[in-house]
Amino acid sequence: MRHRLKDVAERAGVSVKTVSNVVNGYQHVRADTRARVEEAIAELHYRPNLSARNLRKGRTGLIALAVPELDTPYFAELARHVVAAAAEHDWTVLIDQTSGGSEQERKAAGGIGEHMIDGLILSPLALTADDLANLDGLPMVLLGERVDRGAADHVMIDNVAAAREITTHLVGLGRRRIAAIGSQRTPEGASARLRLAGYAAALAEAGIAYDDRLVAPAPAWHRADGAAAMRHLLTAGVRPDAVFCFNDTLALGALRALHEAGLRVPEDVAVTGFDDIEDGRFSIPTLSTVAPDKERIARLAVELLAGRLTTDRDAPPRELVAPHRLALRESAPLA
Amino acid sequence: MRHRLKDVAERAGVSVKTVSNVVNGYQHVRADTRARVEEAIAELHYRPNLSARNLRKGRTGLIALAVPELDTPYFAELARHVVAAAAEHDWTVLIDQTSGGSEQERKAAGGIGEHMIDGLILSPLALTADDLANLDGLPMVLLGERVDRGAADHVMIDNVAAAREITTHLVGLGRRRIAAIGSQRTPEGASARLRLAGYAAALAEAGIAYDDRLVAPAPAWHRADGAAAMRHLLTAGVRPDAVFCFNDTLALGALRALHEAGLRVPEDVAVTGFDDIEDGRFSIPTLSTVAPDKERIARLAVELLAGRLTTDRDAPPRELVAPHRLALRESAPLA
DNA sequence: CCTGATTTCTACAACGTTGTAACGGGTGTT
DNA sequence: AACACCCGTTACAACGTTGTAGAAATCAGG
Repeated sequence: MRHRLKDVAERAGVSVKTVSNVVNGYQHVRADTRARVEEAIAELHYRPNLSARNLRKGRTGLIALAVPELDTPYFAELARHVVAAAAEHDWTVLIDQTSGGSEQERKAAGGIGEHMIDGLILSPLALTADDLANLDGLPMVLLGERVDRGAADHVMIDNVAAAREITTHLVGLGRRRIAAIGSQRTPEGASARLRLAGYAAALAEAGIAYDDRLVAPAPAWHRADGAAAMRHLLTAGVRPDAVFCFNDTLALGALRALHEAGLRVPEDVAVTGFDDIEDGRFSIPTLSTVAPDKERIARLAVELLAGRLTTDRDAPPRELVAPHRLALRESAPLA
Repeated sequence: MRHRLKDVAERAGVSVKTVSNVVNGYQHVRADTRARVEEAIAELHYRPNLSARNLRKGRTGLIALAVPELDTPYFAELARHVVAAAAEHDWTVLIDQTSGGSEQERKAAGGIGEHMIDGLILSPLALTADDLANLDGLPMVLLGERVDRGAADHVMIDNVAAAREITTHLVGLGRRRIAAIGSQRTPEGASARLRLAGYAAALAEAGIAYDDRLVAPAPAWHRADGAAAMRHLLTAGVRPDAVFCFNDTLALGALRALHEAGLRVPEDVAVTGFDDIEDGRFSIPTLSTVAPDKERIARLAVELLAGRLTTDRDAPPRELVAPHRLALRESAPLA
């Protein structure tokens, strides 16, 4: 029931290649031939076999987006933007979940089955520079923290600056015992280290001593981890008057823990997050956060990939910084 | 820098087909030949070209999951389960965003480029029975409301029963002015109609008159729509003492609007949702909701598809109902 | 050491598409 | 009228893989 170029060609009384030319919008086809072919295509419901086309052309029109978790709002929102940006280049996006495992990430980077995708946008957690070095060929754009200087194209935001800005905002609200939630000592914790550095820098600027006990680790950055870390801070007796959470889901968990402890936000404890996910615009209270320009991140990533796929296959890797801004809402309001 | 079977064959001093046999784990290969070939594969970093393999085999190992929105938590969570279930069948999942447009859905159903995917799991909003009838060939499983009796394999939950159960729960809490948020009169609103029917049935069972003014429509089922609908109900002066929202994001929006209006949940107004998304376990208050077994839904869908791809290509379409349960939390607690 | 069965391996063709080269017929230029 | 040129079309080969059929090597039993 599936038809091939050959079937269409026979029906239209032309050669296979002429049908191919019509399908591909090749210019030099006489109007009446084109019409006849198109009629035959419609009658047979012909659809090109992309596997064959890909084999012949050496490209698949497919790019992959590999993220640690699909059901993390930040990545879901990012994925939407990537899909939209890729569509403008006539690419279909294959979304892959790596679970942050280095094995999975290497597999994704290895090509999800070589030759199946033209390029990869990877948001790495566990991938090391060595892993990247072993990957010859597949054009790749990394999102988030730098794995290693100049290993591949890269799109990021200025994590240190952003963390510093929002911490400074908390300082501006008169808070002095500002906690941080989300620190990680594992190699995967590159974002955590940068955000912690920004936090520390802001404190130093304000002349506030850095207090280790106010910094709570979080194994993952989920709501449950945020809640647990917040509870830990509250029972440890360090009495924070503000909390900078390293992402929004941590912050939502922290809000929950504060609520359960009977503390008011922002009166007793101001809370800030990072990522500007949809949830934070409707939580109670709404969440002050760092808002990376996700749309821009996605667009830059796709365009870097596009560049690598066309002209500059061997150009030196580029690093682009996407803008961010502070979205100040109820949990740590403007003043 | 990319190598083919031929390169490996030359290096190992065997035929191309023997290398293919090794790659595919074919039995009758002598141990020492196998070793020699594997060595050559490793040295050349050989990776099979899947486009070629797919062309030859007629299958791609790729299935698509088409959902209306990626950044809707319900679909994101569902996607994760589908990816996991598909992995057990050695399938890679191509996730496609249809935006709920019938054009996009038809395109997805049409194959995302024919021959590129072996099958499709589609969560349709706008697709009609006619659309489906026009799709010859591509094995497909539908999620959610039935488009038309017996048009394709189908996995669903019992929406009417679930809506009735949670409404009855609200009745059991002594609520009598129970509002509903999320009704839709468009053709896309199949879920809305079923959930509304369950709501109405529960009211009838309890001897409560159905009051039109307590039923608020929502163009989409996002947080903003839930908040708007809730505000509308509050200003309309119908004074509900409970709200059944047709999904969780609507409910989170409603919680927000109630908070802004200074009403307490659940004391003044009890709130329930539908979907059991992660957010609802950490919101303030936590959300009582219908919890469909997403893991089961995903598994059933993948298995239906697997069946269709192997044995029963032309078996009559099957309909499977996945279980659900009530997850009762603070917004409408157990008693 | 021969015969026949079995294991191991190979040559060839095919999957459906598109790039290349080439062809015939028309058009315009000299 | 001869020529070059362009347009529309075609035949053929190739992309890298695997199924088929069968050849070559190995083994078992007498």
